[in-house]
Amino acid sequence: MSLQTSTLNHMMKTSLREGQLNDARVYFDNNPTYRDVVSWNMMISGYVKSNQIHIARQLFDEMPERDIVSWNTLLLGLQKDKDQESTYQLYLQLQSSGLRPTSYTFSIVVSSVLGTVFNVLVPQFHAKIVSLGHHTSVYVGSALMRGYTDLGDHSALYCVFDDIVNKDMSLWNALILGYMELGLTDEAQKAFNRMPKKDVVSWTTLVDGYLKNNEVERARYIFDEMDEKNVVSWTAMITGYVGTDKCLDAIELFIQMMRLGPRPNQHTFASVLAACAKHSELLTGQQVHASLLKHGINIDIVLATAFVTMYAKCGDIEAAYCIFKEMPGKNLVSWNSILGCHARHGRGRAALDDFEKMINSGLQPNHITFINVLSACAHAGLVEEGERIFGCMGKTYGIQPEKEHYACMVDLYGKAGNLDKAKSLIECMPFEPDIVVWGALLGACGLHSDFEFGSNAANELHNLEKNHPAAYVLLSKIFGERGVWNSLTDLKQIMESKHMKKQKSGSWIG
DNA sequence: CTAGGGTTAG
Repeated sequence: MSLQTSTLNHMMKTSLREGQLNDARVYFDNNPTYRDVVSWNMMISGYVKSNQIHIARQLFDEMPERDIVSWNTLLLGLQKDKDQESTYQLYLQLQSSGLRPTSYTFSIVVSSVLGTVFNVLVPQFHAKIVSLGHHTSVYVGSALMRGYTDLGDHSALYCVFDDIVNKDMSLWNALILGYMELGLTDEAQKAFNRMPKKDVVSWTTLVDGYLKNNEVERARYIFDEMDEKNVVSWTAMITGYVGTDKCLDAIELFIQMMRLGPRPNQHTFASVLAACAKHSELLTGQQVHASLLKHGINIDIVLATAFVTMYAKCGDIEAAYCIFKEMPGKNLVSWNSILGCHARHGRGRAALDDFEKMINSGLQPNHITFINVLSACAHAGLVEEGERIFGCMGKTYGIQPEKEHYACMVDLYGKAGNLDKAKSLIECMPFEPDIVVWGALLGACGLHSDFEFGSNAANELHNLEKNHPAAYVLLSKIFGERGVWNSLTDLKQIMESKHMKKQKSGSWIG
């Protein structure tokens, strides 16, 4: 290596460390004769880190010779870009290039298949990794462990873990996470107890694991035992409460966090807004909004969508639509949220208009999009429009109607008074009707006081789930109108036991 | 010059 090359690389390294990608590029461009493979790799890495994968790829293609770091860096870029197709293609090209893949290579390539259909390749990667002797790497190991967790293979999960001699904390944490995701809470707890050293991530993984397995009490007990809690630990606990419908506990914990915990972040606010939305706590939601502004938290797309959902579910449609309109970038979830808002408030036309706008913006709808649009049509009595959407969802958008979509159509026909059409749709649908479907028909029967259809639907519902509240409510309406009360003596009791707590009032955010 | 762990919206 000439002196000039080492100077060039030093200058580039300094610029990159300061985040000055363009400065590094100027040094690189001005010294074509002194560049070596490391100079090229540094530039590729710089573009990968700033998510400019196209430029990284361009440099990779242009460079006169590539070493394994060049390949690994571009693989990392493609993985970060979630382009698993190209990642795998590049890995195949690497195989025929004659260069030997390293443990870096496998940790990247295995990570790229996680959560995709290519996850089935994990055992083959594993075999290859063992044959090349890379199975002792903690980086490769943690990627493989996540892969086997997704495949539901707990013994392979442990084998990979066991193969690694120098286990670090991340690897132990991956084992706990894997067991928790597979529902093996006892194994997870045992692993936690066996760990030589634990950090806040280990504790949080355990707490979150119990929450995901619906063991809320145990999660809270461990949460209280933690002596080092950070924003992630608090947020995990709050999110866990929301997920198990303990919204008031979630809000209470959030208040406690504001008083004596770490500063909440976007994740925290998104969760507590979800709690407000679920529990229709408009006042609390507004206070959260105010305190978020006070904390100077940046409202990103996720948080803005959480606000739209919260305001929509709490009935403040104006606020919901206002935030939605002002959002700079709207993604699928944002659109689904506003479509759900229209649906809840019976604004069928608005839903159809926004659905069209969403399609025109180039987004691909998913099954939730159609649930929201169809239920908006049902609420607004737009039978023909609903039929048209239902008909095209599979043909035009490749989304096959699921039970929920049929339930929307049953609701649509039912509300419009066309009980025959609703019934024949139930008969020809490719699923066994469930609670939701029968419930929709029952609702329509209640609306139109149809005793015959109604008792049939109620019977079906009763067979599927005893004491379903919807059945009681609607039967009371039908039977009540006909003066048939004797079978409903315990109705009032049931309703009282489901009584919701009243919303607290007053400000609690200082 | 390249790699891994826990928390967000429908």
